Amino acid sequence: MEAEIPKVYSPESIEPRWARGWIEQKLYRPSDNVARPRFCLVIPPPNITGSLHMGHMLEHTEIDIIIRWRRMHGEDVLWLPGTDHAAIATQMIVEQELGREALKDDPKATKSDWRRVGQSERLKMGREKFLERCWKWKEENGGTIRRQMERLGASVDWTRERFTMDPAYVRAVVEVFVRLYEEGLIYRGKYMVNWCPRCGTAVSDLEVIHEDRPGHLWTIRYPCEDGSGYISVATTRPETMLGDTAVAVNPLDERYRAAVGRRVVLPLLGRVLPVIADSFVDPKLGTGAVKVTPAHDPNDFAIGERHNLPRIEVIDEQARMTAEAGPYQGLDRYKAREAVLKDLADQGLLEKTEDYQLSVGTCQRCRTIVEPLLSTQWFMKMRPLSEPAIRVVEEGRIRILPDNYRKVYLDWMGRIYDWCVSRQLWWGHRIPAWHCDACSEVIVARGTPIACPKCKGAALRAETDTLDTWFSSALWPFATLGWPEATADLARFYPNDVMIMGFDILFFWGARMIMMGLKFMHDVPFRELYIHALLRDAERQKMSKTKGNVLDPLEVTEKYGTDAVRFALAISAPPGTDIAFSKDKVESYRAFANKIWNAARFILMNLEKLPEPMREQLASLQPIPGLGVEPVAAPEHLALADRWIYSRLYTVTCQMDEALAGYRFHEAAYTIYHFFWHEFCDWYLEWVKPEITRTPEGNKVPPAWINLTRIFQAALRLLHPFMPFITEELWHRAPRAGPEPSISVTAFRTATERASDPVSEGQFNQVRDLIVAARNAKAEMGLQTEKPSAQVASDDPRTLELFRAHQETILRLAGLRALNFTRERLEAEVAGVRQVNQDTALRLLHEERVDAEAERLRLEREKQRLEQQLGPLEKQLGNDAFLSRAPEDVVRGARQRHAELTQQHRKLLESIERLGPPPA
RNA sequence: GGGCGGUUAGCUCAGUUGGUCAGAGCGUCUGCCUUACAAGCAGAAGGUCAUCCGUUCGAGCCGGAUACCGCCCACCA
Repeated sequence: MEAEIPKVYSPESIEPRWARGWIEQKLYRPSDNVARPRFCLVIPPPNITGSLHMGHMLEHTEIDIIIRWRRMHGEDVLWLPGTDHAAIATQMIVEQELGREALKDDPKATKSDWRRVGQSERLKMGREKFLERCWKWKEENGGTIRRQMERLGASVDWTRERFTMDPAYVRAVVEVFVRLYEEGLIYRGKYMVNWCPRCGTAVSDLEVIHEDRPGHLWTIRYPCEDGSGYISVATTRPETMLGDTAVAVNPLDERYRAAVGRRVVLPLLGRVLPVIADSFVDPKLGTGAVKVTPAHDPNDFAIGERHNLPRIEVIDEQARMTAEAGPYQGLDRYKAREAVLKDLADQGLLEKTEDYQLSVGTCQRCRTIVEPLLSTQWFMKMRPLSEPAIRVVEEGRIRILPDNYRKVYLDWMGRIYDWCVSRQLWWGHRIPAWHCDACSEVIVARGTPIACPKCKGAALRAETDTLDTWFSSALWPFATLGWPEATADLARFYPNDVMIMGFDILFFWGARMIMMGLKFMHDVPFRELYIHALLRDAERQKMSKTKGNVLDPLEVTEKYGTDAVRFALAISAPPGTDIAFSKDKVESYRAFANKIWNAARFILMNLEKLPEPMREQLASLQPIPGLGVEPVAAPEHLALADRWIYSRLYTVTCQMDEALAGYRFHEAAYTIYHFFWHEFCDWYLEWVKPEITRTPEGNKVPPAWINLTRIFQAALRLLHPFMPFITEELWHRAPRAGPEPSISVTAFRTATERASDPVSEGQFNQVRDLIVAARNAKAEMGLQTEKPSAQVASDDPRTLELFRAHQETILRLAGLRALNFTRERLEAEVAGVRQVNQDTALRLLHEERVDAEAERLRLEREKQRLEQQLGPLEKQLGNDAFLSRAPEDVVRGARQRHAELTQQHRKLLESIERLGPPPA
């Protein structure tokens, strides 16, 4: 127990201290006891390119809740942290920095200037130097991420922190690459890829973002070779016509039947092109005839393969026209477009120009329009890998939650294409391949080869391409645990139990981890995959820097405290829907933290007043480690409020366990919120207040104190996964005897030895209803500042007995002077009678203050409400079909409810009558 | 073009197997500085659960259609 508890709840003085303490104590390292059940989750590694945003904070909060909850269930938990080198993103940022340095004297330089100049700076400084800069950048920024995670209270094992370019990790990447290559699952070749001219690299299909943009559809005439007319083709990209090697029509299209097999002349360049028939062509679109550019369109590439068409590359990697483009050589692709159109128009071959909405592929990183072109790249065959990955999800060996994402996953996996894994970037995993200068042999090997195995030549050039970031991330669940070595961690923690990630990386990462895990570990990487909601701002807009609607986690955390932010995130996160998030929400959960603080203050302040021996005794009575709270007494020896709160605690614990098992964070958070505030504080604490504030006589600890401290401890534990800091702080201040160094390693389930106690709950509710009814009556009669007496009537002697037994509590909590009890029905009275429940009525003895009209209004309202409920009930009970078909208990329930309501209704009518006729 | 999600109180949203489910927080109104908490306490008002049709004894909850809003996928010249 520590010094007096501060009056004001100030998270900033609590949180950083515990954040450090937890790390120093290495609390979140799993033990070496392999016999203990384990639970493992590897972090979705944040990119080192940036500091963490609110989306990360949501993800980490959800993960940490699960992690802390499992740990408190006695499992040996590993949450493995780490970061991703984020090849393309990091390279861009570092280039941008280089550019900014180079342009530091130019105040007008924009970000895109920085990028452009930065790119040439990179080329100037060379690969080695540039990589040094990247590493330096990583050292600086990786630390930011770690500090932020610490501040969030993420209970990760920092001793196992990993980075996707750690030497050991690089070995794993090389091993995977080599094995896949040897099996023929990785191949190299010149195929159609998405090329980003700005980034100067190929990107995968997933990295292409389709955007709808207004554009044009141009119809161009290709004259027939024999001068007999022309064929019109439509295109949105006229500059690619320079690379046309055919015109295609649908074989069933009557209009063009005669044209197939004949030849047309490509305008501007005069190349002669065959007219071919291919069923890919949709007669309904455009003119029904298409120009075929096998080198610059994926469809045309496919057509070209089927018809053996030449591939003429007219656009280069800088998006400029090549020598093949003849007079247009050297022009930028869009300048070339203008020139082509102008020349076509001049020659009268431009038939039509229409406005057209088109969807263009842009680079995920820089939003430059990507150019499909032919390029020699490394590809991974997907089919052999995707099939098992589909099967494990279909068979339920991996559960994807919420369920609808399962279908999304299966749909996507069902039509997956080969993956272009090579990138023309410097920052990243270098592809372990060498090219023989002498014979052009490609050698893929784990280490640098000395000579070409084919021609024995020694002039070998290392491959300059690097791998897509996601290639290495795909290995994360096992490479972080030491693969390819057969480490103890790998044996113990693979497969991971769950993976929690955002939908945006389900295909990039989730699917690929499943494929790689199955391929190299012969088992799933994780048993459950929970897709968390996406965080949006208060207007449901995506949070983005450009929109300026981002909330900085550090800022919000500083202002309201991490616990409040965590709780706000958790309670706003039902599975499957996006979250509209705002500071207002955080504010109301800071109020909750404050409430917890004050409840603790109340308890601890009064505890101080107990004699020292009693406090020690109280501490030593505290929970048995691993077992939780031992029963203080048999239930029949407990007071009503204690029986009630123990019963509620039990139910709440079960509900939370159930909710968290289904990732229903909002439900679990709401459950404990309501329990702590509206049951524990509003009712239990108020109820036992006199016994807690009273100085005890004798030297035995009052039972009320034992129960209170236990319940409070239990509530803190249930709260801990959500609000780790405040609960840790209070747990250390409150009496406790366990050997645990932290609440985070105590047991979550402290109420298991009790059970739900419906009888006690029922009795408690009766008393509570009476108190509420009295408060209502007082408020409505304007007696809130006074202490009227009241009369309670009930048909049931046991009810009266119950009230009589708790008379003092009722008087105190309802603010009444005296109660008298009667078995008479309160019919003879004039007014102010209020029905508490079916067999209990209450009347304030304060008639002189009764406003007859206000009373009548209230009663009329009540009557209306009753009738609204009675109507449908009567209809239901008058329905033979309902009586015969509905389950018996439902019918019985309806009858009972009907009886109750009718009785209340009748009493109400009587009361209204007693008020006399309304004034004219 | 295909698929998915949303439409419930002034605002933001809960509501897992159809029968006390019409809820919470914030906001609003009333009364309280009751010595844990005014970041609080005690009360109150407010919704034909988007619209229409269907299944059922019974539907925010299941099925279909419509209207808006949003997202994802896509080789639509």
